[in-house]
Amino acid sequence: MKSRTEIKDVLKAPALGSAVLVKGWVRAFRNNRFIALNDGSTPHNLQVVVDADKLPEGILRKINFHACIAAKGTLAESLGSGQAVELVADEVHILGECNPEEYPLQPKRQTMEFLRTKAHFRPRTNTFGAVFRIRHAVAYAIHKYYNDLGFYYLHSPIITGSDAEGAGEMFRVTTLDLNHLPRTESGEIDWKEDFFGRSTNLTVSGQLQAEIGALALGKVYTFGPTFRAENSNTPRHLAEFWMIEPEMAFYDIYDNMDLAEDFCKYLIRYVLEYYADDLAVLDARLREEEKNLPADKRRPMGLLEQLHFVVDNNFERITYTEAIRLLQNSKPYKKGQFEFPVEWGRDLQAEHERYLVEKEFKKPVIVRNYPQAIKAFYMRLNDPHPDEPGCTVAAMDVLFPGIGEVIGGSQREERHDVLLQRIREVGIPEEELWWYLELRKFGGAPHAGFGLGFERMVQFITGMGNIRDVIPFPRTPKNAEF
RNA sequence: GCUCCAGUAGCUCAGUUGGUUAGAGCGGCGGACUGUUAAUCCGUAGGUCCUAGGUUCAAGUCCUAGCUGGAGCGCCA
Repeated sequence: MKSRTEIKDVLKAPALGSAVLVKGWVRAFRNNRFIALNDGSTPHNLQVVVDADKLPEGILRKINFHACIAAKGTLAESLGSGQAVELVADEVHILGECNPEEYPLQPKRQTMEFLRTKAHFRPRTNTFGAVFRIRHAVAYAIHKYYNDLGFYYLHSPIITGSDAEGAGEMFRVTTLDLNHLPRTESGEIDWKEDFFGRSTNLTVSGQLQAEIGALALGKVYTFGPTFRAENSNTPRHLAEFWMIEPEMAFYDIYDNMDLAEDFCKYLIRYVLEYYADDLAVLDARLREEEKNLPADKRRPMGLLEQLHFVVDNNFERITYTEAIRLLQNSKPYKKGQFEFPVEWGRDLQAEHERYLVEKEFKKPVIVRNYPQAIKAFYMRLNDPHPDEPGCTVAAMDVLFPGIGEVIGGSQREERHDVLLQRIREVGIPEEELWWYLELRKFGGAPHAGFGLGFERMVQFITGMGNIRDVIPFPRTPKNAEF
């Protein structure tokens, strides 16, 4: 039985009257006659019609929810109204039984929280099938986008010896026996005894290595897992997530913003064009979910509407200084409805970003030129500006409705003396960054780049409320099952 | 890490000011059904009320601590 046809292909170009073999998982079995079969190749099911009298003894009761079966028969125009074609089966084989008395999933709506505890079965549901197909689509579109633009895919290391990446708490990597740690004479842990002869961690960002690539290959991007040991408990954070970090020589902050906007739109457009069926499933799911919410909690737009809206409009671009001014003139500010103060020099809080994106502009917003004091050491120092009470750096954040910051990036500081001074100011040991500094000393160039949180983008495109539901096996504080 | 909310049948939930034998829908099981679409109809089984203490004549219900989940915030992508 090698000539299996995928259901996607059966439905795309049905050859009526021809013999077909399909294999998949039972989604429903109605009236001892109609099997809704899904094989993961498409969100749509194929209706398999069986004649109960002609099936071998005992098969009927094994055609259970999520049992795996093979069905051989003839494609025919459907007599029912729910589908165009159906498979009139003359053979049905059970490939994998699924005892409904023990199987945890049921043919009904179940909560995301419950399905999270069944990560080995949840891809079989309509919602997660659609989410994971789209996750694949976005990953593919990322590579296609950068390849078509002449970027090279650079593999940054997963294990890093640098702990100066400055993006948060790190997971330590060690092979030392934790019960018998080697000590130096002064009593500290002797990392020289460890596998790499030094202290190592899982990476929090591939950016610094991407800069090495950009200063040789011109335009590169990384796309790999990153790890943050932050105790973040929100629907937008994971301890293990994937990040895309393009880095381009000769780009300034404005080139960087143009690329970021074009990139976001490309990914959304790609999914709209090639995964409309899966988006329809998710759009319907979201509508259903929103129905149960009070009117003021509902999203202003449906999923498809929102995706088109992002693709069809230019992102709003403002400076941090303008953002502060806007916020100070806003209604919630004047009515004292913001929890956190708004003043130049303080970082924008989630409530402020939400106001700008969801109320003021109602579309994605790119904020640039943040105060130097609240941003990373490697961001390029701007020339003084009369409107700005302090130093700013050429940083940019792309803010999306619902999920907040989806991209963070900057033009990098390429001036050796300015960078060195900054490193000393913030107190990072210079020897940790010797190679990063040498990039400025020998053949340096102006360059810029950004990081896109892969799961946040997938979250936005699929409309899923919790980031844990757009990655197959989420890693979060107190959870590393599966 | 902080704040708030929740934990009752396989799932989703109800359970009144503390009071007799803790309920429903879905799902399961048994049966009916040859055009169903979350099929429908009849019948039926199913509970350590998260854990440990405490208050009380009496705790699913009140108190304390813990565990787990969720939301908001912080950190960020």
